[in-house]
Amino acid sequence: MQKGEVIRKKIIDTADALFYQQGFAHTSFTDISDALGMSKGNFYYYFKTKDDILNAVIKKRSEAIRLDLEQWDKLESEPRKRLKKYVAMLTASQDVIAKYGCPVGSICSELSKLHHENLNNASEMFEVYRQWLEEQFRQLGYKKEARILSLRLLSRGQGIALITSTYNDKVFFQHEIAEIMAWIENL
Amino acid sequence: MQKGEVIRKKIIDTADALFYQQGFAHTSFTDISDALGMSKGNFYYYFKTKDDILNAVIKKRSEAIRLDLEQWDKLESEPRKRLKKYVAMLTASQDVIAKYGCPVGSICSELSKLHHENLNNASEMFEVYRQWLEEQFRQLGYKKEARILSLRLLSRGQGIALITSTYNDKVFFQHEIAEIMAWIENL
DNA sequence: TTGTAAATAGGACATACGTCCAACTATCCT
DNA sequence: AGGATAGTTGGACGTATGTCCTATTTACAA
Repeated sequence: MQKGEVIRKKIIDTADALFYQQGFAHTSFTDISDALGMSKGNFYYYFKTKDDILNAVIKKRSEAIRLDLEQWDKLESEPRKRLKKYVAMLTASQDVIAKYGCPVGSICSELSKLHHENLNNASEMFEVYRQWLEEQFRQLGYKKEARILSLRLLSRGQGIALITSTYNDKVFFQHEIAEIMAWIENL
Repeated sequence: MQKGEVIRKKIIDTADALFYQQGFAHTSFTDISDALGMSKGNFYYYFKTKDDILNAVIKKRSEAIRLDLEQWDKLESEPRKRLKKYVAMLTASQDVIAKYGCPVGSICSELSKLHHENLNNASEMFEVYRQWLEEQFRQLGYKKEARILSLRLLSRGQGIALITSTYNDKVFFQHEIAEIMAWIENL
């Protein structure tokens, strides 16, 4: 019903934040229901297993990414500016990245160890960004190289996020972001 | 005594492999003692807490890295060739990286969420590499930039490892390694 | 106002975990 | 050989986890 859907979304949002901040393995059913002020039994009414809630979180994130990209497509028509918008998004998230790393990368890193089924779903989040990036590179004239360039930009962001959160060094973060911006400018 | 030290090292090696393949959180005392064919009680005789064994693993890895770097210093005298040796090491590990990611990066990513105390120890593994890389860049004539360049090389390796293990795509891996090699060549 | 479905509550359950211990055996020194 | 030390065992312990169930309350339709 109506109310159920609202609660469902609230649960997903809370689980999303906890998975990001504590990691999937370190977040328990009780953690989530406690954070919601909700009984475990009621939580179970909405999500039967931990994988269910993880999949819901991943699905929600993928959709959110898709919506962001649609917005960017509307706001910017030039592919170069769109690429810069992607990098600017990273900059805007620098504080949380320094604390918890990249929300996509850290969960993929966790799931890539043994939890193969959901890794495929999680890597979908990368794919949404990647295909969009690839399209921008293609429009910049890079036909055969577009795919590898999209992976490279993704990859650099991941490396920067990991080093930044490990060293807790935002100076490095900003330095690298500037370098990438310059790289895009000269493409 | 003698025997104890041998067993101790065997335990550390086994825990090392399991932490790498399954992650720290997903590896239990029982997992390790089972893999060793040893009773939990005996394991406890050597390591009292999970943090103890983690620290021992990190310490062992750091030492191993230091020894590798010493070897490279002896084998190669030119800084450019030394940098290439670092990248060649990544190439040699591409199969395990595709499966489990970077051993250093994946544990730092895991520990950076909430487990602050041991993260400092874990990031020491990065530091060993980083300081050595910085020295090579410095010898190449990059004085002020040496630090940032060392972080960049570290960072790119991390991004590549994560994307490679997520997508299980060794073609991308090799492409990026080649690109980095060319970058080093033209420094 | 009922009857039906949705939503909530609290706790049962089996299992797994990290930690710890008391007792036993092997090893070594004198 | 005897005694001290090192090494080993299996299981106890309290707690936490994921899953599940039954009972109760709320909300809406007839």
